[in-house]
Amino acid sequence: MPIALFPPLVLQSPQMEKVEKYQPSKVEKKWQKFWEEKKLYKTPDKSKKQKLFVLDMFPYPSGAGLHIGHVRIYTASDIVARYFRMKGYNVLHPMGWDAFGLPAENAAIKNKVHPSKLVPKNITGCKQQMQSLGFSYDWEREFSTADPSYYKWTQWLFLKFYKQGLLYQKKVPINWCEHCKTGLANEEVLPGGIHERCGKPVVKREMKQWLFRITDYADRLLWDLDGLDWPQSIIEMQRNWIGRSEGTEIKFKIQNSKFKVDEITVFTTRPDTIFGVTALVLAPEHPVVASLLSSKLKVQNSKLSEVRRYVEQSKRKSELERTELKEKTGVDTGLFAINPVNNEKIPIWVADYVIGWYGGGAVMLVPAHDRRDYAFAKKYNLPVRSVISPNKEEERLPDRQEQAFEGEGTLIDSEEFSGMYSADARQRITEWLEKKGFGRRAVSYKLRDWIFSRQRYWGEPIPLIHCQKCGVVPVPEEELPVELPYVEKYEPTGTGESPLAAIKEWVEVPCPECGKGARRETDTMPNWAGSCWYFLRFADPKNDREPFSRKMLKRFLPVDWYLGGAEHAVLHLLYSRFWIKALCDLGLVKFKEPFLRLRGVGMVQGEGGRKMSKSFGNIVNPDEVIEAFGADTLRVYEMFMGPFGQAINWNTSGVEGAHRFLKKVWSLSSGPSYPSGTSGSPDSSPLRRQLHRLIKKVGEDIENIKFNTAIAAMMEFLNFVQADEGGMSAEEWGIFLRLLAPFAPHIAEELWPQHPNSIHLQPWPEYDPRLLEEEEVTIIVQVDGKVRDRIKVKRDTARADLYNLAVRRPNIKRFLSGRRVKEMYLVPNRLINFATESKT
RNA sequence: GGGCAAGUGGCGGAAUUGGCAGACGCGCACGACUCAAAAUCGUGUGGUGGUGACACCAUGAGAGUUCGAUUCUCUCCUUGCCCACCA
Repeated sequence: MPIALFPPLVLQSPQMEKVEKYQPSKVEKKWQKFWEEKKLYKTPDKSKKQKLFVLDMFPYPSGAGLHIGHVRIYTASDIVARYFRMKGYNVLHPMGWDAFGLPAENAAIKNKVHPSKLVPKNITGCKQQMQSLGFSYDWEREFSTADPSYYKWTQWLFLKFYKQGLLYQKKVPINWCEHCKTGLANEEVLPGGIHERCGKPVVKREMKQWLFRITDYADRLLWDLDGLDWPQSIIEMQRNWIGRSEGTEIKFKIQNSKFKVDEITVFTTRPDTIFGVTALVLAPEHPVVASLLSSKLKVQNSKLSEVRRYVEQSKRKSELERTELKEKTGVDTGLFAINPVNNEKIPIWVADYVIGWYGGGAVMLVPAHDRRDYAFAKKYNLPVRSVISPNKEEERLPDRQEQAFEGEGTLIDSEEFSGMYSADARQRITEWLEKKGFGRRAVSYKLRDWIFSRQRYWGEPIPLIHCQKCGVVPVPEEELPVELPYVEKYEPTGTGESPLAAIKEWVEVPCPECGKGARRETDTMPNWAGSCWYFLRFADPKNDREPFSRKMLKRFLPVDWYLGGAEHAVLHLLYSRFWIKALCDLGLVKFKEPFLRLRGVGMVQGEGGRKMSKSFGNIVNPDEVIEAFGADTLRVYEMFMGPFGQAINWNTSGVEGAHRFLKKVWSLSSGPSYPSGTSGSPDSSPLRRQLHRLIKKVGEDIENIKFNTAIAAMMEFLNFVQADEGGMSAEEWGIFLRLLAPFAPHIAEELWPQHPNSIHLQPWPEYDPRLLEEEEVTIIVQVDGKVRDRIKVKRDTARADLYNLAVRRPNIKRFLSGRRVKEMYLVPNRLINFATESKT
């Protein structure tokens, strides 16, 4: 540890020194240049210090520049990075650009500028803004996901996953955005069937797509959430999205089946209600429905045309229409199934309230114990059979049941299982089914495989080749990257193929295996691909032999602090976790979770709590705030306005308040209260004690992401200094400046007296635990829990002395008169409380 | 319907192994400086009563535990976010 020396300063008398006004614009530019020239924030690859990886969710380089909300995140992480750097850590704090994907491409189309020209321009703009805010990034590690030297490795990793069998191509009904003319992942569709990027409706379209087997990792993605220091809400969202539920799969034989498939498997969490089944209901997408309709066998069934009409109708419905309809509809197929527990013949229906992809796309209808089934049964006059009694005894519900009973209870009319309680019956019935070969314990997930193909131009080309003879052949490693070719017409086609498909000379290549004519895969990857592993690349950004070396990963990964918006709760944060787990299985990384500690930022809304948007005209531009008040003010303001995780409303007079604070700091550096006490205050002066408490408070608050109270404490300290007669010594002033440095790096640097040694390379001040408490304390005196007086005493005054002091105080006497003190409670150095028994 | 988070002055917010409710900031009022304004500095600022010392009320509502509850427990209300015909 370098020793911070505080040589006696050569002081100018206040009269001689012309007090210069605080001019952030002058001060800030000067130091930004200085930091850049000195490469102050460069992270050495090799260091004896302990590593700490502090990362922001990297932004898409927008033409509009940084939003004031970005500034909030980046300031927070910058404070953390600067603090730990001063604490002696080798901090990795990089920045890069999530440049591929829809937002960039849509902006390019709108502005009629090719994305390959627009993106670099926007990056320059955003980077300039970041630099004008004084963020301490190591810019030598910067890259964009659209750099061929980066996406070469994204493709390389894709091929690793492909060879591992984690990717497959399948014709599936997918979410198709008609506005963006591309397929989407389920995670990209908002409630109500809206595309999360453009806000336009999504329709179903059957297409051949590449899918990632993320569902193979469902359990691990779920269980490993337990070990993470993440906001509870985000953990819950991921749990919810994975949607694991345990239940039983039950096979129902189809009576006299003439199809290949002769049974229907349903998934249920309530096998205890199986004696209440009065029908099976299939989703319109269910294979048995398809078999029935395409069957050339003469099915003696007059209802066939009705089924066909119904299935076609529901195909035409959008996701929205299908989920929003209150009224359930369905149609009887005329087929029958056999309930394995009692051999009862039950009708098979088709209804689109049953979801095709979940739990096998078939449910057993138990109208008495499921409200949806109940509604359906009532509408189509299917029988309602009650088999669970809410009471302990086997008591029948009233015959004319008004609604489904969905709770647990005692089984009735369930043959040998009657009298059992639901939980017990579930187990016994499942065991019985298993023994007879009709079922088994099963787990069902809401999570579906990740659709990875996009029919858009601006993304990583999928490095695969389709050969008539050899099938799908990976592009050989030495031919990577498969560069995205330049085309004039990059707009989405809407044909279901990306614009790349039109570039004949690019698409047609010899097969790497047989050499005959073959075609490149023309779909591109989603923008999530690049962001799934960018944090690994920061450890080793210039490596041209591999995506990252094991050595460098070991030095910097995993990410210790990850800061960003909660809008990525199930997108980026789930996908990245999946990639890391898959890479771990491939032996490429040695850890199972990428982000150990995550903190989500709250939104910055417009004045009055309205969302900032162009249409309200209430967007705050960071550049304008910096121009008017300086970057330090903007930083302090955004950190001071409220807890980091909570939404805040922009407030211009609040910005002025933050500015006033910095002006006060500025004036103190030359004002009368400094440096009159150059000889140093006595070790135990009140100011010194106050300062040591501040050191503790600010450090702890930064580590707990409580920047608002850290700043409040600094303001409080300045108020104390102003009221204090002694003034600060040069040493004390130096300590204060170092506490301020992570928050307002420019002004702290400017006022720091020991240049050219930057304040940001100084050690973080340490506090003396002995100075944390005052020698004199104020004791609260309570009677029956109500404050009646305060007495000032020396620390650790004995109980008896306190008692004697307290009972002599007039107000206490008053409240104790006529009452008997039952007990006296003492909290050392804080309070005493007399509990009385009043005479009644 | 399910899950999560929250509810404190005029406003943003502070206070947690249960111990001074309202730190800090904004706003407002008054004062100083000024011809004046801005800036700056000082004083005050939850409500009610009182000249005052003080007292009573007050952390969404109601109950409970406790010497003592913004903090713990229960019931209810409200708001925000996420998920939702998930069998």
